[in-house]
Amino acid sequence: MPELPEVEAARRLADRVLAGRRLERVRAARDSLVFDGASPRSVSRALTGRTVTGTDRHGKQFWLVMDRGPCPIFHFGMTGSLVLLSDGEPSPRFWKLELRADCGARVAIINKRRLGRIRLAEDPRRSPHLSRLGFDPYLDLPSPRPFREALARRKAPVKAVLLDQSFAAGVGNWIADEVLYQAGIAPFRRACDLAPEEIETLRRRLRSVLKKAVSVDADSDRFPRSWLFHSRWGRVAGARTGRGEAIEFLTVGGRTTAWVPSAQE
DNA sequence: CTCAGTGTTCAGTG
DNA sequence: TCACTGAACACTGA
Repeated sequence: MPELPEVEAARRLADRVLAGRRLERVRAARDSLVFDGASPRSVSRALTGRTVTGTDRHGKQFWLVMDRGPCPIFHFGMTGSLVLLSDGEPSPRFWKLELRADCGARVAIINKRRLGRIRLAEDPRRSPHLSRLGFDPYLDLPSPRPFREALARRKAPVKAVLLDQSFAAGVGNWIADEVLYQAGIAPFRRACDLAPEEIETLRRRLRSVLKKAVSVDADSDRFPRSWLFHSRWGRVAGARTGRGEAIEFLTVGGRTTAWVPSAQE
């Protein structure tokens, strides 16, 4: 589930539970892939006893801001999430990092397929994995002109550009498909060929889809029934939207792409 | 058994 | 050097 809205929901949960709290106990799993080479002991030692002063996010990366020392930066990959643990509950399956705050609250980062990463950085925004990201479309959506100009420079399919994290950080596969569907733009069209009005519609849909998804804590059951989201999964032949429109599947930008030919051109 | 998959990175190409 | 593409990565579940 981890695109911008899901990550923002995780950040808010972490903020609610951990902000202002001292980390009393920190356990890191033995997983040098997810920890990018760092040992469980070094991670635990760097965080134990520190106080979480806040949280922050850019695109699909979020982190805990610490009173001193390095901040843990989380990236969920395809299958990561943050879960709240109740008192005495055993560590969940696929847990990678477990934090217990001084108030007793427990939180775990889990990751089933290990494509996510947990890294430590003194200054997250300057760390190499964040410094190359483009604008965060929820926090800092460019105004119409710079947005249009940025797209006009790109020859790749518009969907591939939306997925490019150095363009817009946080847009993933379902958001790109959703926004293009709602904007009435076919995913394979080159970004530089779009008309100015199409680009502005795209920009507005990007804003509204993110705003709505974040406002319901990324709980997809609460996404509007009109969204393509509800019928795009599984690559089912003959799939239709809630409005009865036929859905087609293609590969664009290396990803499975759901689109509605009768509504997108 | 095979394959797709909500993500990123890196090698190869033009 | 740049923009872009496609494969690789890891592993579960259909």
